[in-house]
Amino acid sequence: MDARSPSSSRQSPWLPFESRRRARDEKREAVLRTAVQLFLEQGYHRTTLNDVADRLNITKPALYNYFGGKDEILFECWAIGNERVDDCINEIAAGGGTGLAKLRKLIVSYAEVMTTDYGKSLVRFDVRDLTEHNRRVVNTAKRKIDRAFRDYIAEGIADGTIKPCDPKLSAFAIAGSLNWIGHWFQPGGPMTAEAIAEEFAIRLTAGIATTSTRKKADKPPGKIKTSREDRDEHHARTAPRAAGQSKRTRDRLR
Amino acid sequence: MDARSPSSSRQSPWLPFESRRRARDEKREAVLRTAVQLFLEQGYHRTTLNDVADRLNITKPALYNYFGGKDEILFECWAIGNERVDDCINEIAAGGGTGLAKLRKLIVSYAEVMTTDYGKSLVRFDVRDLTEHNRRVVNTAKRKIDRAFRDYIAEGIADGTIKPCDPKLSAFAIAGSLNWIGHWFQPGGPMTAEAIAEEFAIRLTAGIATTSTRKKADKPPGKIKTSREDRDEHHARTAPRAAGQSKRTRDRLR
DNA sequence: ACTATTTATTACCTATGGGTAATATATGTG
DNA sequence: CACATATATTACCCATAGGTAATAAATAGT
Repeated sequence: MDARSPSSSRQSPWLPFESRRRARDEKREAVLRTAVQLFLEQGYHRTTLNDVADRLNITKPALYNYFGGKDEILFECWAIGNERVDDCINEIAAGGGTGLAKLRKLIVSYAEVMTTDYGKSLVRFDVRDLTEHNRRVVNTAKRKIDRAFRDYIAEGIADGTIKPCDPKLSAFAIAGSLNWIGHWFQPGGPMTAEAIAEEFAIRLTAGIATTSTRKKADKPPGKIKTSREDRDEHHARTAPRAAGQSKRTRDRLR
Repeated sequence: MDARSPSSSRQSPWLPFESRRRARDEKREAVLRTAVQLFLEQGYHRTTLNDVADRLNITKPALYNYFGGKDEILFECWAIGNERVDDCINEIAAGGGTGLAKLRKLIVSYAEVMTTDYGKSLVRFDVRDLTEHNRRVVNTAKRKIDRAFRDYIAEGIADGTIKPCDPKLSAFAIAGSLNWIGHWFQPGGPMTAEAIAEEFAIRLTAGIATTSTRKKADKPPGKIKTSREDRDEHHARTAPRAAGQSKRTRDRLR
């Protein structure tokens, strides 16, 4: 759709040196999309802002129209991934179900997020590259996720769907398996993200569930999420910024 | 033992600027011990060679008497951790037992290594910081570890101690949980490394073992390792170098 | 004690890359 | 069309940190 310019290279809204329109947010997102790819490919420290700019057909200083610095770009990438996980947690919390059912939903959602670029950000990026402030934001968010796992396990133990166990340790074990997905998963492999997510939901709870195994009381007719329409990329978010905005240049604009 | 010098600061063989003797290898190891600590504390890229040297009461160029460069230090740290895991794998391979028993032994050993500094190196350091050559060495070693997990699972399925499942995916799930230990474990917590290792060995196999749960046919009287005498630090290794030796200065010496 | 070798130190060099200033080019508005 | 605004570009700056050269201080051997 939208066959406009003579140049054919997709992916960058800045066509080699011609028509440049499109909204600001769309460009912001293009920067993040490119940045997260490069950060994952080469690692944050080995990726220069010139690398990012080059791949977008612009120059380094242009990036500063959208971000205050390299670390802020890193933070925003992380923020998108976190937002996705956070949405899942909130949806699960809103819906009902047993502790085990909620835990499985969380595993499925979290596993799927882990197979996306922004999801990988959550486990492949180093918090210590962020500013003091953003680091705190990240740590708070991580605690929330950890809390969700532990709470659902505790709920499951309380309602009898999960065998008595140490919620903390079990949460670590489960989260570890899921986080690891962010390190090995590559689209195009033998299994789809959804298949892996489903499989993990069963496997990771097989040891602690009271109801022996395989599909049971989870998935009540009105399914909660699972489908996920906006596959990867794009995410709207025009207003909900305001979180990052670290140090440096930020006053001279606006 | 060995109350010699007036200065009391332990940890560094280079006492503030006085008696300097001791063998070369002991100093080499002191460098690695300090480096791995700093790399874990601050991250590889945020740690400068001056940081390492300072903590040892020496200056940066002195490090080059023992290592060819920063990345070589990183590699050696990794190598020590890998050596420990490799020893475990070889011992397990030498001993007998069912597939499940071997898998559990591997989980226990691997988990324990993951709680040490050098063990953490295996999962916290980025392979891309190494030279092409060393990167290949690391990748080969990682494949061997992955192989061990998969093979024992496959053996277990064959001998009936493990339920039919996809060895690859199960290995990823288990390894993920274990690798995650390297990210959250801190000595001094409520659980000891050994307790965590034992717990994980049970938990991570509970879902796939055929023999319902809890201790069973594992641990045949003649126990294999588990005790581990040389707790942390030190590791002898005087000869078995020769692996690293990347690019740069290496000719001018010797 | 004299010499050779090892192992430090001081003083540099230099590439890299994040960030900035000054300026140009679109874009859109009255 | 002129003017304001947003958004690029070119040309810099400069701190950092890995690495090296020249040299001094230990240590060992004879």
